[in-house]
Amino acid sequence: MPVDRYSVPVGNPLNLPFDPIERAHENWAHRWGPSPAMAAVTSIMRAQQILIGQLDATLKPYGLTFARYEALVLLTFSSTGALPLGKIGERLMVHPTSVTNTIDRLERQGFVRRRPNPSDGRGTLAEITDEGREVVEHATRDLLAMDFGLDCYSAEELQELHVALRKLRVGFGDFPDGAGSGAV
Amino acid sequence: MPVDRYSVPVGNPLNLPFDPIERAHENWAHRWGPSPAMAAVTSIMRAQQILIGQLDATLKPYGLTFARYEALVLLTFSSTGALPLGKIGERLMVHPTSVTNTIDRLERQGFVRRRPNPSDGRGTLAEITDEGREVVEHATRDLLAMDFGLDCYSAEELQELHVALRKLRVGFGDFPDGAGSGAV
DNA sequence: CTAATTTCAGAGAAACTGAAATCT
DNA sequence: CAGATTTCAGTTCCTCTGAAATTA
Repeated sequence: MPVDRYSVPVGNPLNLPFDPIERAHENWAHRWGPSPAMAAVTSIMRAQQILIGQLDATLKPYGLTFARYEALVLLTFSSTGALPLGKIGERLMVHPTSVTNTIDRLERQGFVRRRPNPSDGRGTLAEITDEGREVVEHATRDLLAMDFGLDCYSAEELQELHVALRKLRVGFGDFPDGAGSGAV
Repeated sequence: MPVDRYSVPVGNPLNLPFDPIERAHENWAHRWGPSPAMAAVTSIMRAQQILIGQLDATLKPYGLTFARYEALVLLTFSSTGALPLGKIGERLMVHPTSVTNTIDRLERQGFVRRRPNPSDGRGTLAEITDEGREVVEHATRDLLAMDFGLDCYSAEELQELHVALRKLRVGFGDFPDGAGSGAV
């Protein structure tokens, strides 16, 4: 009985008898020469695809996506439970219009409410509600239980991955090398 | 003169004085305890975001996205320059309706044409055109020149990344462990 | 005045669901 | 007939552009 890969091909395992990325790289090497970068970039793409699928599936019962979950978590980290939308976009590395969109949805869901920023008349604060705090706690428990989709790795391996990818972010210019997390 | 991060915040460097992922993880650890998985997953998300931005920007002059480029490359690997749409979806790990969409666009661009599958009346072949072959060559040169956005890594580091992420794909069930690229 | 903050309208890309047509 | 291949219509999500309103 063949697995129906096509009903959920991206969100579900491929179940191929061979590694499609390895195969692609062999063909690639045959034509343009070996390119570890090509192999690595394809691996990262697929890894992200797998992870976002797992995370969103875990969060679906709560009506959340990983992006919206991250926004809620960020708000719980704030001492007042509220942040200007611009700050949210900066921390979550998303476009201002995406923040507006994300907060729109969270507001409709009752997990967040908008308030004018008292210290800047131009701005708007997103403030997490009690319902928002509650859903974060539940969702977090579930995410921790599935280890964010990374349960096949040891803590050391995860740390190595994190360190390895930091180099990419520094190289791209996200933040200066050697920067701790402390703001200037 | 402050950098206008907000005009292109995702496709461009963040230019923060601190590492936002490190910061998020510190806050996280404070509340729920350290989670290397949470740090790693966020790193992978941002890495993918950076890379896809770089790749798509490189391919933009050719009217291609990385997804469409990958489809074209796959077709050049085929001895006849043609493949059934289903096979394309399988190899590129994308949804059948996404394949239809991708081939639609490539066809409109003149890089691909549809033909009925002679060996299966149900199916359709996507066949790369001469224009398609040409654009692949040019685009590939440009991608190799920018090292797929991974020029900050050595060949060994890229290999390590690739190997490290293969474990995730095997764990998810993309293909059996130890599988070479040879089809069964 | 310039610059920052947010929103809005509209576009593009990809993923998905569910259903249909066609053929094996 | 059941099953496979592809397409279509429609939804969601995220990203981005360009413009506008508001205020610092």
